[in-house]
Amino acid sequence: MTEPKTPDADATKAPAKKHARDGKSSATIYDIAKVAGVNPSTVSRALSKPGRVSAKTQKLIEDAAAELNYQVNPFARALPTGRTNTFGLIVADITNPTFFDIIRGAETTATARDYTLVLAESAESAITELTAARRMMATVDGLILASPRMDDDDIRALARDKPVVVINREVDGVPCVVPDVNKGISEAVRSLAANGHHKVAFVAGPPQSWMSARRWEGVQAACEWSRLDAVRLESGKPTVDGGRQVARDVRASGATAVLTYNDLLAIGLMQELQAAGVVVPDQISIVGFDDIFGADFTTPPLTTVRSPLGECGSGAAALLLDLLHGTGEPAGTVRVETELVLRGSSGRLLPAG
Amino acid sequence: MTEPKTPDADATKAPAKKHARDGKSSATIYDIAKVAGVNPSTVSRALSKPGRVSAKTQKLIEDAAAELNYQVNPFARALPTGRTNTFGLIVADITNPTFFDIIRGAETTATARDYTLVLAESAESAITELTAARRMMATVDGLILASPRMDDDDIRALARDKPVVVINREVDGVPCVVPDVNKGISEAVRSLAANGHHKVAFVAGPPQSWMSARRWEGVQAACEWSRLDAVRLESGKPTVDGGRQVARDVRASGATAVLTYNDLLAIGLMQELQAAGVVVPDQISIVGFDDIFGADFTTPPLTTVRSPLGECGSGAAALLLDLLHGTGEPAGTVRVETELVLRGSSGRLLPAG
DNA sequence: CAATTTATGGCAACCGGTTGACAAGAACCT
DNA sequence: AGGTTCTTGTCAACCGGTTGCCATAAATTG
Repeated sequence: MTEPKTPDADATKAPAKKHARDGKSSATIYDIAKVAGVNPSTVSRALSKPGRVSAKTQKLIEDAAAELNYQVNPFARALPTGRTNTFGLIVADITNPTFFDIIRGAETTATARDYTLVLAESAESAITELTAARRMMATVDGLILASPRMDDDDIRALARDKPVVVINREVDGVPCVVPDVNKGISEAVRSLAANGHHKVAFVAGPPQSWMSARRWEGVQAACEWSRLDAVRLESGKPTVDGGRQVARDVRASGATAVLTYNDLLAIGLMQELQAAGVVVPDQISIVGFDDIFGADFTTPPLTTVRSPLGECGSGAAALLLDLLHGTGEPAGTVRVETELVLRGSSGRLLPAG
Repeated sequence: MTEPKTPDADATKAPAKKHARDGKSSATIYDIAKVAGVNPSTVSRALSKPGRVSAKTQKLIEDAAAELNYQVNPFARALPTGRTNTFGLIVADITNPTFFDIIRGAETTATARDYTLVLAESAESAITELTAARRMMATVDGLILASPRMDDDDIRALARDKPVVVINREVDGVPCVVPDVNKGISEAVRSLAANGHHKVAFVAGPPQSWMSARRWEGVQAACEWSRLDAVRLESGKPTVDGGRQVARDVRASGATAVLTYNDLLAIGLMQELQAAGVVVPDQISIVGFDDIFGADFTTPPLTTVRSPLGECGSGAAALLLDLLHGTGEPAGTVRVETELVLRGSSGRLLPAG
């Protein structure tokens, strides 16, 4: 079964010749039809429409297909049908570890259902993103947008054309998968309050980030509930460097605990504060968001509000599959839970010496 | 395989035709031909064969195309030509940060040349890898294998069909991009020797890993040159956990400096040793490989032999492009330099006591 | 046993570009 | 002007499946 027939023995006269585009390449349904003694269309039906041909013919064709080591030509199939068995996934930044788990989750679920994942990056630019999305639309059955930066309207326009699922943002009329920040944030803020903190700073992410806005709202609400002061600080880029740069503002703010838009900011902030001699968590507590890869490499390891990103990715892929093989029209927003991961970077505030 | 076949095939007659495939969808070259008043084949030539049509007609057609907002149908183009403007990239593990930079490098270079990158994961399994590769071959113009686990022969078989480039491994007859370990390793070992170390342990990676073997050879050679003892230890998985588990063997070995197959092992090892009260680098020096994302999050930050992974990714993509638009047959092995990144986890050995 | 329904395979027209072959017209040469 | 290239656009045949429609054979029914 592994070696049905001798590979291209004579194949090409020239030994180091180019990749035989047509040499032995692949059998077509016409070849199968000839071998099985039926019409090509019958082969097509046998291979894609279960039950449309008699069991006898079915077997005949399947045997012939196996013998010829047949594989459908995806392009030939896609041309008349439009179906490609392919998903697109667009992320803002491939190097941002936040997306790793999303990618993996989506990839796993897609592959399990015999779909292929195509990846593109928007380099954090709304325009690049829209361009990439438009380009992809032609070749995929559905699109997943992770933390998209483009307008709601643009997203809806895309969704009008083919199924689209959004991760980490809520867009009216488009199915979304979003972490529900409240549980994780309230756990974090309660923990901070219990440890004697009174003033909390939130380091915001990119202005266009829907999620950053939600997190800030969540922090405000939780702080109000716990009767803590909450102050918002802006960051440049949501990266380690951005975290370093915001350290000055954090110290100036007088807050004794900081929540940052994401873990990268938290890590950069912690590095810069430690370099300046600030002891974490004795003098200041730091809490990140996402629980990315590497969040526990730091000393102290980072306390963070975990979003189940892998779940988001696979959930989005599953939603897309539902939409395509539509057993109805679910299309709602799926919420996944967040939780506090308590590590060493947050804790009791020591009285200033 | 779970074929997503709908049991009730009568879905076709249901007029609930979402996402109008034909609604406004896209204009064809026939539409353009009509508007411009020429033959479709002329449109095709104008759009793909520069200089084949007169400037006047060219403009006419381009205007019509712009007006109709034309976009080629990739499937229609791929069918007769076989060209898809797509690369496949197969990595062993999407969550392994080693591959992040490779992915990004390949993606960037591919996109810059108007190619799309399709990503697949082999989950560290040679069989899954081969399956994924076979599946991809049908839809891509070329394939990049990053740290492949499959046989040399399987790789060569794939390469006979379409251009294949291998990263992090050398396969006879197949173009490869490999970091040249020697410079980085000898820098590392010289640094260790200069700091008073006499016995060095190398924690190996997966047995099938070509790169692990090269690194061990490099360590042996460098140690011999510097007159240090070198001992090899085995690890389970090349992960943080694997690093933790090998800590016991490391201490038992009596080595005062350790090089690990990759950074993840180094990080896990360092965590476990520190948890046991061992001071890094005073009592033991640790050096990783790759300089992955997060390698500098640790305390002390990890000394590591950097492989320019982004360069590997983009180099592989560039090689593939060369192969495709073949200005000849370069097809050799490309070597990229490694270098020591000296951080805090390695240094002078303090006298015991 | 005739009449009617159903199961099954064949025919042919697509899907949307690409490309070799060819012919009409323009340009160039002696 | 006559003959010879060069340009440039057209024709038509693919690429490899899919699918509506029809014909025939088989099964069901009255």
